[in-house]
Amino acid sequence: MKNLVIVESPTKARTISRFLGEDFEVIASMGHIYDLPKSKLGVDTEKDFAPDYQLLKDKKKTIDEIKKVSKKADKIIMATDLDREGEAIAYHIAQNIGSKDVDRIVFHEITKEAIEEALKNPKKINKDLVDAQTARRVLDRLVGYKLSPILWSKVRRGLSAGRVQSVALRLIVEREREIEKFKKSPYYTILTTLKKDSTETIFELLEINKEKIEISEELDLYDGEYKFTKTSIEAQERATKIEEDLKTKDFVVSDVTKKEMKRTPPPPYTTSTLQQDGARRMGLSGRRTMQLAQKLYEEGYITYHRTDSVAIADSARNQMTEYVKQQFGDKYLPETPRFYKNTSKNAQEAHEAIRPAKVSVTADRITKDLGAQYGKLYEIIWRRALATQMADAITESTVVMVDAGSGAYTLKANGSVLVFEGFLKINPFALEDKRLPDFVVSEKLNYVNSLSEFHETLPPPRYNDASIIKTLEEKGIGRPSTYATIISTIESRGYIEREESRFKPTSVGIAVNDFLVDNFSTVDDIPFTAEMEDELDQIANGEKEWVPVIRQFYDPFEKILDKVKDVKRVKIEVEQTNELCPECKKGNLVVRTGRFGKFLSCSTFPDCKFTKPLVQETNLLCPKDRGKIVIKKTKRGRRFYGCSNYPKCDFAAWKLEDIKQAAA
DNA sequence: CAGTGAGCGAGCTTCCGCTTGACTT
Repeated sequence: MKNLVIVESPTKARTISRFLGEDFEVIASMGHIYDLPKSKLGVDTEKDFAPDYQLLKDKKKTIDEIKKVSKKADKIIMATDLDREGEAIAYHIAQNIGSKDVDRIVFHEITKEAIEEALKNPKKINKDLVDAQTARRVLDRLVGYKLSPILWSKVRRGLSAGRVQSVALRLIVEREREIEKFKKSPYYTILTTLKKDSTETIFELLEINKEKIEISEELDLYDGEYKFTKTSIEAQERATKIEEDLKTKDFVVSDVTKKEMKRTPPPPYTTSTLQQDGARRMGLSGRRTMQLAQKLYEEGYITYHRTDSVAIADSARNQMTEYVKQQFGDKYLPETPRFYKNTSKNAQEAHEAIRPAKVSVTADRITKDLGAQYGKLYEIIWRRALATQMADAITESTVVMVDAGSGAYTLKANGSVLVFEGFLKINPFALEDKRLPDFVVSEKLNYVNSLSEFHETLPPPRYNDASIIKTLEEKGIGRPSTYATIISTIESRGYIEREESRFKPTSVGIAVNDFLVDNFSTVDDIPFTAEMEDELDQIANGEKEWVPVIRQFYDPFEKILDKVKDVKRVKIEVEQTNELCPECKKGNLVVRTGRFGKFLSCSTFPDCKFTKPLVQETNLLCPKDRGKIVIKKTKRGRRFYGCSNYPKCDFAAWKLEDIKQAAA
């Protein structure tokens, strides 16, 4: 007799199977097996929001196999992830195979010890946690399937809204508005070069008559809490005058402060931070990063790649400590092993952090095995993880203050020298040594020159893959398995466009957002998500029932839905061109967006029905009639190349090489 | 692999979160 163990992923199944041996058969469910029907609401709002869960078509084979094995099995053990989605998967499977008496085990890391320990303390499925998942699913369906049809009738067919995507869109639109209303303001900094013996050092002007010039612009660290304090040197005239005045002063060192600073390694990667660095350091989209990581995971090179945990398994920590000791020596070990705690909201920590499965496997091997891009991604994972078990870096920073003209001006220079590299040995940051001469208090320095530099305050930057994912995670919107798809969704709906890999809302995106904010501000915001998450936790803890929670949301929501039916249709702004319509010669051509992307049409539509495709040209010529080759998209969104003289010429190809070949 | 927008009003679009594999680049 065997025991049947059920998990989500086939890779997890393989690993666990190795640990457990002959008496256990491990089967993967491949994620959820039940879901609401796609073609209708599937929630009975009249009958306590009863969900119409159905077996997913592609799960039929899997569930048949589970059923078959379960009949002969001694015990059925659910070992799905320990969060609410995992609990629901376990519950749905138990329900489907008609087995009430199943064991439930949970573990935080996939190691032999952790699983054996869990097997000793089997529990039952936690219905409260399952209820929390039901509430989450029903809520998302109600919001998505009630709001989207309103957009079809008030804005345009095929559009969508949802608890997560609409908040993401709102962030992007609101950032654009901040940028639009931002007023640049000019300011000047004054740099003075002074000489000690033959060494020159650049000092920055800090105070005038002991009053501080405030310049604080931390745009690189922008996180929605953007702050800017104006400097007192705004006019060029004044800057030039100060610059001149400095020439006549005596310069005396007034203070020298030295401080040792520690720098600790950042925590190991989660899905969110990996995607951020994939974008920042390799220029990858969230989607691409996940594709590469999936392969690394399947090949057994890294731990699970959809996680919000920064925890590291004890065995892995020991392995890394041993590796650091051997490769770099005891000096590079931290005083005590490092443990990391989650800081992000709503972390459910069903898995470990993303780390190499074996620290002894280096990036070279991955590059040989899978290719350079895989090798590079593995390398940043490896470095980040290993660095967590290395010593702090130590720098000595020096601040030197100089007095000019007995209190008229105060100047400052900073220096920093790396004393001990520690973890930076393998996880280097841009950290430049800036060594200052050994200044002594009250020594005199010689004037070399003084220069004022012009600056302008900058608006906050548009979001990119990295910063939007970071923001979403911080606000508790979306899950590791969905960060990449959130962006794909709002992009494929035509709500946002990429401009130099940063997100800019389109006219449709702005229209949809404003419509939702104006009419559904109670759903389309971050406090709603946060409150709902708290309530879901209360359901999971058994403090609340799920149906009243949903009802409390739905009743007022339904009233708003009803009221909005009378709101008038939203007009989307169209982009004008200078081209006169070649057919009626009355209107100009405008850029409209249809089902297949952008196209040009006459502004007098429906009087004139002229249309013309808006296409991106290539520098190739059509092999048939020498027309220009342009880039087009199929109905399914696939890219292909066609002749600009279509429909007169019907030449088309999938690849650029095919055209070159056809030409030759 | 070749069309789009408005409205007429057939039948259709749509959510979030869990997972891989079958497609293609």
